[in-house]
Amino acid sequence: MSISKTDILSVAGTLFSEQGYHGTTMREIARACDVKDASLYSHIKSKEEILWEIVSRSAHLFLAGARSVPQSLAIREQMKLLISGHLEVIARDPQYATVFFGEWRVLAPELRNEIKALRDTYEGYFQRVIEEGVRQGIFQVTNTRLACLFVLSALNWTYQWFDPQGPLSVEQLAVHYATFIVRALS
Amino acid sequence: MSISKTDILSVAGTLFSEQGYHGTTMREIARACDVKDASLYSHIKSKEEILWEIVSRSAHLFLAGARSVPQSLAIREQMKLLISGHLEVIARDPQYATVFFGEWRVLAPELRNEIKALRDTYEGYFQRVIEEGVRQGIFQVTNTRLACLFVLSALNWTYQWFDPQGPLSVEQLAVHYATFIVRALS
DNA sequence: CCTACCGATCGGTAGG
DNA sequence: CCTACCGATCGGTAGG
Repeated sequence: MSISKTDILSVAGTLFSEQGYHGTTMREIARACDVKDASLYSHIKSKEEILWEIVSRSAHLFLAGARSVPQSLAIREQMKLLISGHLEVIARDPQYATVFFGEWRVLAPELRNEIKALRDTYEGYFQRVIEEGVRQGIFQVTNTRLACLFVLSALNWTYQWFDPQGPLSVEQLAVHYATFIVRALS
Repeated sequence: MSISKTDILSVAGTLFSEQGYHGTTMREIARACDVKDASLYSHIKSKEEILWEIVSRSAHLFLAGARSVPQSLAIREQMKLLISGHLEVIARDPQYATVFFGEWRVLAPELRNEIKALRDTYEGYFQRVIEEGVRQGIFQVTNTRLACLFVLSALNWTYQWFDPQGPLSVEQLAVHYATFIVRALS
């Protein structure tokens, strides 16, 4: 039986999310893939490459969600779509989201900076919607940067407790979150 | 020159917060304490004990903050004090808060469960204030558990970005956060 | 994808 | 608090 790079990322994502990057060994990943540890290296060149693939893919998923929000929509609708998009990325692959939020700092400086840049771009989408909302008188916020961090804080931490298999669906979660956040900003 | 257990916790807290528990070695901690690595073991019995001390102390600081809120106050005031108390614990020792939020899962099952119990007790304070607020008609929330998680999410993630040395003081942050949260629940 | 292997480093101990 | 040391394990490579 043969494995693929995707298999390795999936298995490693689960282990990293449970034990952390440094708390997981290549031997554990290999065992969970049902191959010998040396065999992993025909698919990836290092342990860090696995982390990089997981983290950068997550970052791009978040960005793709934000980019897909039509700027033609009303501000409140744009905010709702940013919120549901964010929560859906987390809910679709909670293990990857956990690795993304919890382990991206482990990356070497250069790679870490690439992730930071993606994150800053992503935050810009939230920031601009909030600023435009203030301009239109829809939101009442004195410090838009702080409001943006408040919103993203409430969203990011969900990876710690939200269970897509639980009684509450992502869609329901998104509706509740949108209500809270739109109220908080109004 | 002699070191104390407190010195070790402080140094380890900084290193753990920067590199993670598994990403930090006893040799690094010893070096930063300016002693040989074997010398650490006359103050602590294992690496995990260091983590336990940091994490459990943090947990108790959060709890102490919540317990100090007088139940005689108006609900809105109780919520504001819970918020400022939480943010002050994070701001007073950001490294410890980072280790607390980021590394408590690394603890052995029994210790981890002790931390979980403290966290559940802590969350109960927020939950009860929200429920009482709904009962009094001050808050309009259909799912109090979710509202509680929303509030704690917004609060917890602040350890990732708030810098007590920055332009915004903890007190100012707390005022903004209280405004957002009270609005979100109303 | 496997067998065999390696230098480096890990957390921790003995004994003073 | 130090010197000296240890078994175990780490990420990774050679060569097939």
